[in-house]
Amino acid sequence: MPQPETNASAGEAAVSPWDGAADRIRAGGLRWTPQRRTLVEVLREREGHVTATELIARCRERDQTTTPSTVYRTLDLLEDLGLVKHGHGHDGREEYHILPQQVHGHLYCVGCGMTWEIRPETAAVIVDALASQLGFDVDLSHVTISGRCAGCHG
Amino acid sequence: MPQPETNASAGEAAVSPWDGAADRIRAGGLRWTPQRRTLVEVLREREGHVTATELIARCRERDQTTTPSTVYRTLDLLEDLGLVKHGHGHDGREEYHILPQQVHGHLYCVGCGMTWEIRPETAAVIVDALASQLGFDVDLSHVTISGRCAGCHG
DNA sequence: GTGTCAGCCGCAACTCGTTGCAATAGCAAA
DNA sequence: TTTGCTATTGCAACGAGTTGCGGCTGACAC
Repeated sequence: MPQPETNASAGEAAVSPWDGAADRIRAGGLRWTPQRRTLVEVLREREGHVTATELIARCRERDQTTTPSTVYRTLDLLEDLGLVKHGHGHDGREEYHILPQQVHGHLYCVGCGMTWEIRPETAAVIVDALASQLGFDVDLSHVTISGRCAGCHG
Repeated sequence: MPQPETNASAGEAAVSPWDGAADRIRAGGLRWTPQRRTLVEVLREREGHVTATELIARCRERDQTTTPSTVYRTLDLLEDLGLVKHGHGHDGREEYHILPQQVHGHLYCVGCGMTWEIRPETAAVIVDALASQLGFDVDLSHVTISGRCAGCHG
């Protein structure tokens, strides 16, 4: 009988980048452990950004024995594979971008506490300015820039 | 005989913004304590940026009993007075700008680990882009933007 | 000089994140 | 299925930063 769930190695392209994670990890001589599986399951249910603290909490819901150090180490590994990318919120805390695609940045309003995205077009203006004037190739997504939104200033 | 060291209250303008710190603190109903004096002494000997950890260490050199919580609380107070301004390094750690004057930002090169300043003119391009496109009034000095310098990419 | 009172200090405990180390357990080969 | 190598885990300890609380003390009034 046909198996309901085989994974990416069966010829066709993977449905999600997460499907290939286990194989990619093993391909590097690394190991696919229950702890890593749990974290990947948690991540594939989310989009956008998550704090490390939240990820640890969600892993704990599934597996009480989850320890922070394992989660942080696994996140480093997933970052090497390009599946997540770490950054820092306005207060310097860790934040992970899940499946980072487009170049974008984040703005935090110190007035209302909301977070806004810098769209790729706007990000390009900033990246170009620093490239042409200083020769610097910046990664806008690594930090959250603070300021005041239109509704909170003036 | 003329006194060699009187302070700002003697009619003429203060030589340094630090000279008025004690009076400004007291004027707000707050207190000028030995711990605050020590931190101000440490700060007035430095320029540019310092990490909180370094400030704590330097205060400890003068007064073994200095505790971190007092230093952090005093830094918050000095920030309210505009004498320092906190930000975050590339790794999210606290960094204090001493006597912040010009609008400038910081770049960190993930290749060589060096830190560079974004000059006011370049900063203006970025601030203007976000103001005109998103109505956001950003504070570039709050975080350190990561990237690769001219020598480390390409 | 003395008293009063609220602001401040130091402590202890906590959160977030990192690291060294001994023990466990993937996974591939036999 | 068993063996053996080593990547990975969990622990414990640490560094950075924050917070609540009881006691101390600066600053003002008398």
